[in-house]
Amino acid sequence: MPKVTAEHRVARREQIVTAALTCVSEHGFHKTTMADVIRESGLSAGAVYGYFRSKDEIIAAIADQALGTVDDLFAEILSTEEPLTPAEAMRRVLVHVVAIAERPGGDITRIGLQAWAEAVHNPAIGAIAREKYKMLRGHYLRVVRRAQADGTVAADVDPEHVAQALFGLLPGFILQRLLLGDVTPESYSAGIDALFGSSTPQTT
Amino acid sequence: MPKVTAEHRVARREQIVTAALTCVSEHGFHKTTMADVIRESGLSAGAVYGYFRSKDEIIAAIADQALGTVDDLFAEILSTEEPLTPAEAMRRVLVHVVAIAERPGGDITRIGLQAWAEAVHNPAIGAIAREKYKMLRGHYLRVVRRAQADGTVAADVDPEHVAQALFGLLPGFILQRLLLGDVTPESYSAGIDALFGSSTPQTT
Amino acid sequence: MPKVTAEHRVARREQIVTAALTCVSEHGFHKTTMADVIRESGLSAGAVYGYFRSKDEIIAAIADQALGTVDDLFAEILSTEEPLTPAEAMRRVLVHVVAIAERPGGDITRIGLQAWAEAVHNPAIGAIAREKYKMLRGHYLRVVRRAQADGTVAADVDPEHVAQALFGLLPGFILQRLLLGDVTPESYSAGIDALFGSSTPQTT
Amino acid sequence: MPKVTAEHRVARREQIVTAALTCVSEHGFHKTTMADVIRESGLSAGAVYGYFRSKDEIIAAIADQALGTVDDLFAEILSTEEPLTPAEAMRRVLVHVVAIAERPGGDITRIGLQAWAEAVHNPAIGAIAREKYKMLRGHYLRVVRRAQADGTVAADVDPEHVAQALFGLLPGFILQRLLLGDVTPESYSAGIDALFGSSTPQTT
DNA sequence: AATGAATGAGACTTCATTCAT
DNA sequence: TATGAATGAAGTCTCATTCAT
Repeated sequence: MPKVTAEHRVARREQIVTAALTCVSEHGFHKTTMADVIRESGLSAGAVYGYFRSKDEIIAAIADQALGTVDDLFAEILSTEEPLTPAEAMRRVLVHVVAIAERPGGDITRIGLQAWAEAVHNPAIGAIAREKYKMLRGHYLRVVRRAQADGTVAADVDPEHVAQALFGLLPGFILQRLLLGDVTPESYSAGIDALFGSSTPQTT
Repeated sequence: MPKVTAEHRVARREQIVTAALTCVSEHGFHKTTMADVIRESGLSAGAVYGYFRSKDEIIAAIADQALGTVDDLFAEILSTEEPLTPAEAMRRVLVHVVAIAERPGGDITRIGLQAWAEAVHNPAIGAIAREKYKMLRGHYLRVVRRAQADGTVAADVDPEHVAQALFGLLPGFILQRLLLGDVTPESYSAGIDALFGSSTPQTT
Repeated sequence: MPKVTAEHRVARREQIVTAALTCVSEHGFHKTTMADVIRESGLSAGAVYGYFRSKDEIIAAIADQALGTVDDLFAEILSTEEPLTPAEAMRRVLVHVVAIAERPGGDITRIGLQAWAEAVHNPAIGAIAREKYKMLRGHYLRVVRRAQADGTVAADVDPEHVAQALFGLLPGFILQRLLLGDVTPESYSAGIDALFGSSTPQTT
Repeated sequence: MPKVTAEHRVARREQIVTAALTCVSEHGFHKTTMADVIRESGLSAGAVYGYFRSKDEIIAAIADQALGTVDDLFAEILSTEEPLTPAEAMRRVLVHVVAIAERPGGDITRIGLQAWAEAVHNPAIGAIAREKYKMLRGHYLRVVRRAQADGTVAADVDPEHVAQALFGLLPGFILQRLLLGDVTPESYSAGIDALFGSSTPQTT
């Protein structure tokens, strides 16, 4: 019965992570207690500890899942064959990020905020965040390269640097949306469009 | 002797906030214990609680001071008389933010990350963050308005939206710098310059 | 297994209350620390807090139990069918109160003293004390009514007032016993008998 | 300057005791902090500690003063030349106790309750309470002796025992007044009168 | 594997008291 | 003597984790 058990384990872990995600999205990593997760998951303390060695391990799993979800999203949006301008790529990402954030079961962008704060002090989360963020930015890198290929973006600039800046627009959107609540994909995209058309002295 | 006392109070509060800032920058809000702050401040438990009613009040003071420092910085850089292109404004901010972050006594941008995560769950921090972030973005708004006045940025776009996007570049820089460590004001600015010159379909 | 669990909870609560009663009887509400109760109960801090939310809740439980014990005693003594003169009722109560007070595990009358002092400032204890004392006095009220019926006590006096005075003899007994140590049920009863036979100008 | 200083000391001590009395009457011995007393007295911490070595010493002074006030009252009421029946003596005491209790600056009977509870555990308060209560009861003893002399009370009963019972009516009055709030000197006296005229089998 | 009562280290906070000025 | 900031021991309570059943 190894296979059944393996599937069972995966299902149980998912059940726990989902419960934890809900709790953490609402109260943050540190005000979420194991008792909260245990209650929300509908399991017993012993059961939860049968699938995760510690609270830190659950936190790592949440961060991994949350950032993984965003990675899947990016892969779907940005790996399309059609050429995307950087601005259009950003716009699509924003629309989908908001859509995912508004799904019931916990705002994934709030988990992101928690992960950022935790990553700086907690090596395990730091490693996960580093890995995932490199992947996320990698998707933008491909967009940038394509844009440089078709002349939308100056070709003599390190594409890594352009990807840094382009990807760098996302945390600011998430933050302003959660904190100030006055940004929308449309407003932010309009601002981006205006900026991207501004006649900036370019590196030649 | 009221004057001495008032000054004394302010000095002691600063002493405590400075100590707390160091601790929090290193370990985060929640892994920083009052014992840490007390030890670092060189005072006794009772003394600290004579100046702050609770740990939460100290956290609020840290957030306020950290974001206030950034506000001062923005005021100095962005309120200049000379016209600044958005890209140039951003570049100057990045340079100074890094300079401040590297000052001994705790990286202020790490406090920022903590504050973002806390603001979502802690109403007191949320209020402070909202207030300060509106001010910060307001500085960019003035830059944008000036840029629209001299034609650097399209005039038919809501300047608030442009400010959202421009200001929105900062969190992404801070995050990538702390998490990935591979962005510098120079690299990020190069990327911004490339993007801002890209021919994006503009709202007409 | 709900039945076992429910019984278990009750048993544990009793275990804690019993331990607390011992401590409080010896040191009073305020000099009894949770550490004392925890040690005396033989449980851990966490276990105790699993059954009572706070020290105040334990104090309330003690007061409730102590005054409840006295109520049971009164019910047994005073609700007899045989007609009791007020003096005889008092005598029996005194004898049994002393008997209970001298049982090992803590003098219940000392808990009473604590409860009196606490009831005035602590609303929770105040509510308990009020409720229980009304019940206790109610038992005397029945004695008085019967005495008025058979002519032992003047019938034209408000029985509530007579119950106030009769019941009012008890705190003075308890207090003198604990404080001065020179009263016994016998001495006090002898005094009562002498007073009750004194020719007082009666309401006619 | 010894005399001025001595008077000064006494005045200051009274000032502190008065402040403490107000606090304790409202919040009890243990919830009254030295900070409360210091604030209420209008002095500084150092000053208060210049007149009292410790909080316990202040508590002792309060208890002493409160019970002393009652003693003065008893002396005035009960040491009159005119013969008083026990019931009449009690009635006069109740009236005056309530009058004193209702004076502004703290209900002295609430201090009494605190003192009873404290006396059992705190040797210093115990000693004061014992001394004062013996004096208080002594006043009743004189009333009883006079009543026995003129035949109002049976002469063959130990007057100490009668004094125990008679004095024993007072705590019950105070307690019911503070706790239940439904007793008055009139209601209680009416009850006493009814009881004292009841035909109790007397020791012959 | 599951349960959930129990554990106990450690967090935050208070407050009686002291002492440099 | 007076001040009041400072002290630090001690108190209440939480919560991640374990283990007997």
